[in-house]
Amino acid sequence: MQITIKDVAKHANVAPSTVSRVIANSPRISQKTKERVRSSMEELGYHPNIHARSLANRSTQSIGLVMPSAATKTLQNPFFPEVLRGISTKAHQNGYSLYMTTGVTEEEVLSGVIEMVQGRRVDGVIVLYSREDDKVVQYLRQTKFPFVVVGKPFGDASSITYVDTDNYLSAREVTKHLYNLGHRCIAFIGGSDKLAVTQDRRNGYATALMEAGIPVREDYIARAEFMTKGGAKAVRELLRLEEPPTAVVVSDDMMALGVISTLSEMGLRIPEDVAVVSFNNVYIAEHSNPPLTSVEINIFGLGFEATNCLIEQIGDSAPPYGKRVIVPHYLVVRQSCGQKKAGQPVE
Amino acid sequence: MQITIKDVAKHANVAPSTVSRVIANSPRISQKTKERVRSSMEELGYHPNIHARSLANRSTQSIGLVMPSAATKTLQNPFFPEVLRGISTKAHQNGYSLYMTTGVTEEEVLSGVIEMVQGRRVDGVIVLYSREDDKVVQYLRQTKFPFVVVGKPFGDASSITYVDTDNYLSAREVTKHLYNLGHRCIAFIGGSDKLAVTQDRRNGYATALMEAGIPVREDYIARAEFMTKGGAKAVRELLRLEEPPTAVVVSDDMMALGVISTLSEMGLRIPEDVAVVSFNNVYIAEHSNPPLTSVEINIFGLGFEATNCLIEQIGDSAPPYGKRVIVPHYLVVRQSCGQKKAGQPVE
DNA sequence: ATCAATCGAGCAAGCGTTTGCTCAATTCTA
DNA sequence: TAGAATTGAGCAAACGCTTGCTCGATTGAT
Repeated sequence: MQITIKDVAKHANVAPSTVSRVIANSPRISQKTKERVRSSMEELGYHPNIHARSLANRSTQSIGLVMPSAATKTLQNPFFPEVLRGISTKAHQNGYSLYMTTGVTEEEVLSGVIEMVQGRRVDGVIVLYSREDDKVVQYLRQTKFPFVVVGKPFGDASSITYVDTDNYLSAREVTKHLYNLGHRCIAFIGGSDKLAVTQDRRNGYATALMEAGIPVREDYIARAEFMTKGGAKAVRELLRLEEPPTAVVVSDDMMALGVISTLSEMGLRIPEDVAVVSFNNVYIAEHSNPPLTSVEINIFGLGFEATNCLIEQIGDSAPPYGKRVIVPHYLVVRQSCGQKKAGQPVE
Repeated sequence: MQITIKDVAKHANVAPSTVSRVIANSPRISQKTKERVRSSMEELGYHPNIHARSLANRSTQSIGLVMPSAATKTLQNPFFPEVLRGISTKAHQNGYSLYMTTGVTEEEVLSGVIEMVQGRRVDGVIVLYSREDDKVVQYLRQTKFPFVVVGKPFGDASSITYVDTDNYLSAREVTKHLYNLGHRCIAFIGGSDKLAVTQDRRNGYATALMEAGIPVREDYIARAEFMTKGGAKAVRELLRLEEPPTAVVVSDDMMALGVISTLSEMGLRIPEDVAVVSFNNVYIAEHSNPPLTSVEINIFGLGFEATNCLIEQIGDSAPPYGKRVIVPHYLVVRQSCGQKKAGQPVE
């Protein structure tokens, strides 16, 4: 069987409680005893049973991760691995490990979360998306379990701690950038309308247009699924317009890849015929052809900060109110958006 | 506090043990009692405490995942998210959840694994890579803890259960494909030599050349890191040769992206000047420019099967000897390798 | 030298489940 | 109708660890 604390105790000639306190490095134990116990642990190859420990002190050292339903699909978007990297780095630094459940439907995800929480399997939860009317967030909030959202939550955001980038601002900047390059017919392709990120980016886009005195055209705003296939369809529709856009703001790199390959297939050149900019600056943005101009949002940092906030909450060193952390972004200009051309025909 | 089994017992007017048996759906409990208890559980919103259960039970329902050290880097390669999808799907189907530790150095990873195993935190482990002289596998094997390797293990592979694709064969086929397209100067760019996958693919490549009566040239075999940066350097060196290759077999899609963008920068056309084929058929292979010809290895299936094997082992319905599962592959031809040209100048 | 204060370590009661045994009540057999 | 067999449920002992309390031994103050 496993080596228990009792075995160590016997071997070191002390009581189990003493061993326990040695592990916790309690000041109540003399240095000499500590050393004796430690060497016994070493010698026997002792490792504490985590379940027993959690049971006794009601703390697991782990963090629950909630992916959007159909997590499994989602993992195809490099956003998630990257945010996972951030989370895992910080978690590891603080001795936490990660616990994932997945589910196909929203219900499954919710019940997974309930199990984590009620089953005391984790000390806190990170929600990796933000969607309107989300049951998971509702539940978490109502049970007052420590949690952090990546992305801007809906509803009473002020009471929820979250980590986000300023999607509104970055979309505004990006659109402005296109305007400055001479574009006047600028379209927007976004993902699911239920997602906060889509809404924010669309609003930023619209604001920039208005600031430039360009009317916002409904037929320039397309919606598609986050993955690349969706992008293709949206593009075809936009280009069928009688005054097709000369530039598109795409809400996600992966979709932008779809857009680009569709455009190529249609025989259009990028950026000469259509300029493309997008968001996230995912790893492959740099290696697409042409390389994507994209907003670097520091996904890693998002995950890292979220974990940081969560750990604060768990150790209740966090304030009782919701905290928000905005991770800075910047535009990475590559070929897909083109250069400013002097004397570009305008309007 | 939490709602425990005792609360439910009291509420339903039975003993805790009865509640426990209801949860386990034991036949020793009458239908009537079961219903009464179930409705009590429902009413009180009871969820079993997982740690208590594991402690009593000596089974967690979770699977440990071991990523290569610097997991965090690794997550950038879409291979991992994808294999994770497979694992998570199967795990979820069988009521297992996933537990990840990460570490930067090999030592850290090992100690994470030891903690999982000795701490009885997981029921089994999946190792997501296969490297020569790997401490983790050594440890796992020696403790006889259930585990499965994704990739072909080194050493006495026959006693280890693993899931893999036939890298040797696929590399041979791919090289043959290039040969059939008329190429005679074919290079190979692989990742770390310590990895089984690199070795196998290189060997397959070499075999194909020999079968075609083409001598294997050392200077046509380059090594690079798995990620794209490495690819760039390898390419420059190859093209500096006095008889530069007209085709390259690249051991990984991500590296291939690097190769392609380097070639483009150097003003070479793909596939006209240099043909490129690679492996894994990762999501973006389809959307690169030009789209990559790549070997579909069904990464998802790899993860899925690995989990399957592990669950078998855990429920000891598995044979005591190592089992191997080979997931089939096939070549997906896209633009990067070019078409056969009649009368292609040969040699 | 006496008593209080301090220190180091052990006792034992949890933490929430599971499970082998026991036992009362019911049903069946002869 | 008595006794055996069966059924349904409870008792209590684990599982391995933590922690409030107790207590003997040492130290220090007077």
